[in-house]
Amino acid sequence: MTTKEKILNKAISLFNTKGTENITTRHIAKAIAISQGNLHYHFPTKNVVIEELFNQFLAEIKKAERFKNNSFEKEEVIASMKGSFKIMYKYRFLFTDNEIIWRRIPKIKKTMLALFDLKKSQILEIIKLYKSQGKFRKEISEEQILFLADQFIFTITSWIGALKYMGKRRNNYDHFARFTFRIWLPYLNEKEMKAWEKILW
Amino acid sequence: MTTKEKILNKAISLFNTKGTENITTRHIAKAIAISQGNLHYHFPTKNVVIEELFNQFLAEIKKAERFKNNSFEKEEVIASMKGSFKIMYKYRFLFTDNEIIWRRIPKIKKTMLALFDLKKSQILEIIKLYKSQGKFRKEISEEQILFLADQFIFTITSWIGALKYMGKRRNNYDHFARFTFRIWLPYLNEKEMKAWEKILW
DNA sequence: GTCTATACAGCGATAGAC
DNA sequence: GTCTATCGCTGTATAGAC
Repeated sequence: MTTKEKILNKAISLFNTKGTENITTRHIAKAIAISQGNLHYHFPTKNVVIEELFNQFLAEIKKAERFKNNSFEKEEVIASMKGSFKIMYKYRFLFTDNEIIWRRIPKIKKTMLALFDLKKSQILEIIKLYKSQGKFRKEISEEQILFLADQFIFTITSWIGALKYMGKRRNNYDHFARFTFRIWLPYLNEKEMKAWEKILW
Repeated sequence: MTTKEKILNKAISLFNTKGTENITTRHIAKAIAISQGNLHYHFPTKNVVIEELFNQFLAEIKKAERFKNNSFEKEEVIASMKGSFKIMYKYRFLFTDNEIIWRRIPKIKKTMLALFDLKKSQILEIIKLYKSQGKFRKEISEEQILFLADQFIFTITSWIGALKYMGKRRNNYDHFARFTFRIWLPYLNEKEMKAWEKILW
């Protein structure tokens, strides 16, 4: 492992556990037993370290997407979401400390929001398909359908923060992928609801 | 207005707008034209300023609750939630910067989580009442009901963060109180759903 | 209560030797 | 590439005069 990789890996774990604002270039350097001067040889500023990690995150998210096939089968949709959550969890400081990071590096905020928008449009696609297939209960209004998409993206983008509010047993992305899909259930007709319920519980 | 009050009020607005980690005692003092030494006469440390504001927040939340009557009528439940959101919005740095604050002052984390738990139990009470009154659709499982309570508390505690993910027009607590209750709708039977829909849209 | 002055620690970042 | 040494700055907090 190159020094550069060592720095990035240690930065992830320290940011995740101690908070982005509390970890300095000195801390990272000390944790992998190199000098602070050396760290600054590889990364001119702390912001560059963060940006590099954000780019890694983006690359992994996009790579995960490429392998996803276009099926909307339940199991595959859930598996795909689990995959995304796993990556988000790996880089969770980007979400738990998002305020700090966005204030430091506005470019990251912009790119992240664009990513969320993209995800939202993908979700809307699935919702529309399901609706056209008559899987929703009839009384659900158009407004409520749009709300469902909002609610999905809202939940996905907030889920890491939510780990703190929920019981310890639930602190994993596997649970959370299921949690997210539970949003879905009461919108479905009786038959579809039962089918999802079987998978999710 | 006493100097102490001036400090607290300015601290709220600066924390809300510039971020808790970026605002120092120097900034607050300068903004109200007193010396930093004077500020430290009133508040020994920055943490004490934050704790004082947190206590103010708690007091306001509890006061709002006392005036709430025990009716579970739709309009009153919505109005009550709006009231809570208004207070949360006033002290929004406690939520947007919660990670920073919780890491600085663990006691605040503990108290906040206890507050969330209390809110959750209140919500469960309403849900159970509604269920006993047969307002839910029949196919909703017990697990899904419990999920609904989780989802409510999750949304309420994350809502400030969500303002950043949503369109600009939606940046107000009035909208958000309605948004939160939309979660509710697909769980209800047709008649109840229509009644809520009328109020919320 | 309020001020000025200052101590002290820690941060990001750079210089220069090896 | 890696080190040591150091600069300049900012943050918290305190001392002592008024």
